[in-house]
Amino acid sequence: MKLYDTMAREMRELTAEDGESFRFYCCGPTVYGPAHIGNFRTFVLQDVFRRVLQLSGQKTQHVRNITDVDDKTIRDSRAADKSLTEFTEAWTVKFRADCEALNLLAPHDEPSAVAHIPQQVALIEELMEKGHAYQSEDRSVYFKVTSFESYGCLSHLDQRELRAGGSEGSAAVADDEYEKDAVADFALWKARKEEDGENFWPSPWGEGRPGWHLECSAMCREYLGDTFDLHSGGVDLVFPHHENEIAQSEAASGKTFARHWFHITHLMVDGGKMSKSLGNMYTLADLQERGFTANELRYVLISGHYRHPLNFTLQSMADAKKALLRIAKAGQALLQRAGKREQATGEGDCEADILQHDFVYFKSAYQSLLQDLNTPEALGRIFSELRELKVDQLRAEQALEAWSDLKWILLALGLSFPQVEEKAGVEVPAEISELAEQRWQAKQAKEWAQSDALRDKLLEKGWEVKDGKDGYELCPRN
RNA sequence: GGCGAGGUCGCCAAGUGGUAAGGCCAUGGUUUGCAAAACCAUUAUCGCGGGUUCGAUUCCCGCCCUCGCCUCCA
Repeated sequence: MKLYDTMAREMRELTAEDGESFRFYCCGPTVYGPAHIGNFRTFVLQDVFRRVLQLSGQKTQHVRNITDVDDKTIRDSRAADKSLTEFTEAWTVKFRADCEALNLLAPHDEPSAVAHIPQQVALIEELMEKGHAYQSEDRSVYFKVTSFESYGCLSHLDQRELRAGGSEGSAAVADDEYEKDAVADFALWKARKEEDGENFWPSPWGEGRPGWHLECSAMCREYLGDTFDLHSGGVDLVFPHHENEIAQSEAASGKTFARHWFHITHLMVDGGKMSKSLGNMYTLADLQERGFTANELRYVLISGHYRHPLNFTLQSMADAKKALLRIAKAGQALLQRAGKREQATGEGDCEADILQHDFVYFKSAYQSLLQDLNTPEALGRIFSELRELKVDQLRAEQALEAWSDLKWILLALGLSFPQVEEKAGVEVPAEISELAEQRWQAKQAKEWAQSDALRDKLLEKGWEVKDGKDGYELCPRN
């Protein structure tokens, strides 16, 4: 599998360093509220990435952390008058539920930052010993950026630019300046402050809490060792988060940190940045309230290439619903041709251990995925191939194989078949179903005028009748 | 100012040095008593101006516009 590497700025063939398992780390959510669909773009792409690797025969070890101690979790837990643990656990549970709904494979390890304070303290001690860290007057411990020569190599910023800070010359920068030796230096350990409440831990430098960047470095090391195969996150993490992780980890270990960097570009909403103040920040629950499914969201999130901005709109959710339904119907047609009666259910595969598969049908779609995870091209090729298949000319065993491969390629994308009969949840009033039944009888008797009159009547009452081969269905109009 | 991404059919979105996938919508058709569904078909010369080339949407230069990051946001 080939994937673009942020550090090298080129496509690289992925390999497992140990020849056995492809070990990778994804920066997980900060659990202080519901994750939004932008967060999930990243997690969904990481999930497709893992699926494709596994289908290609590569074992994986997937680690994704939970950030449960930082400014926001502390601030909001105190505002909610809850303990940090109580607060973050509730949001972690919610996050996992969303992940499951979105059919994300559970990571092999999902470490929490709070549970790894000793490892973080140990890492700081090592950095102190090696002269990469210092404690300032405010009792916090900082990483000395000038002590790490290749600082900036991931984001391709040089140190001169880093010193300059933003063009706006923000107040925050000026504020911190006297505490740190250099503006670019970042906190490894934050000294206890009044507003931290009960949330502090002991350390050789006094009570306090770990810096955000440090959490990931320590957990990477704990679960994957000094060097591992790939590190991933949203583009906004390139700088400073990942840059700082590299500095901390490599300064401590003297070894290469991550061998490959995989960053997912941001999701846009209605052409602009998603933000709470604009009211365009959606969560999975928001979309479900509007009648969309997690599966449909997943489709939308993979409908653009991960390195391009993807413009999310509610219209694209509606488009996805239709597109998925078409795939489902095509699947049913294949199944029917194969003479099978298996249901095309919406069963997820969260627990499934994906194994290697050789494609006969939908191979080109699979190849799109092997080539820099081109999910939109893969989707396009699935539709093209479905059209070219000419189902009614297939032999039963061909149809069965095509059906099976269709399931496999959807498994790679993590999509499930939507329920073809999705009206199940709609309550039909007795009056309506009675009218509909009368109409059906009239139609069976070929009393067209009567039948059509009844259909119009139903339409007036807001119900549309759609006839099938040997039955009809009712759906509410809008 | 620095770094980066992008401007492709009404909307969403791939791709390529040789005249542009796919989804949604629309239109026409097959089928159906009529609808629906299904199936088939049709719809773009790729932001603007130069350059390189036999040939560029795809490479180079300039310009315009959008968006992201630049100290803790996936």
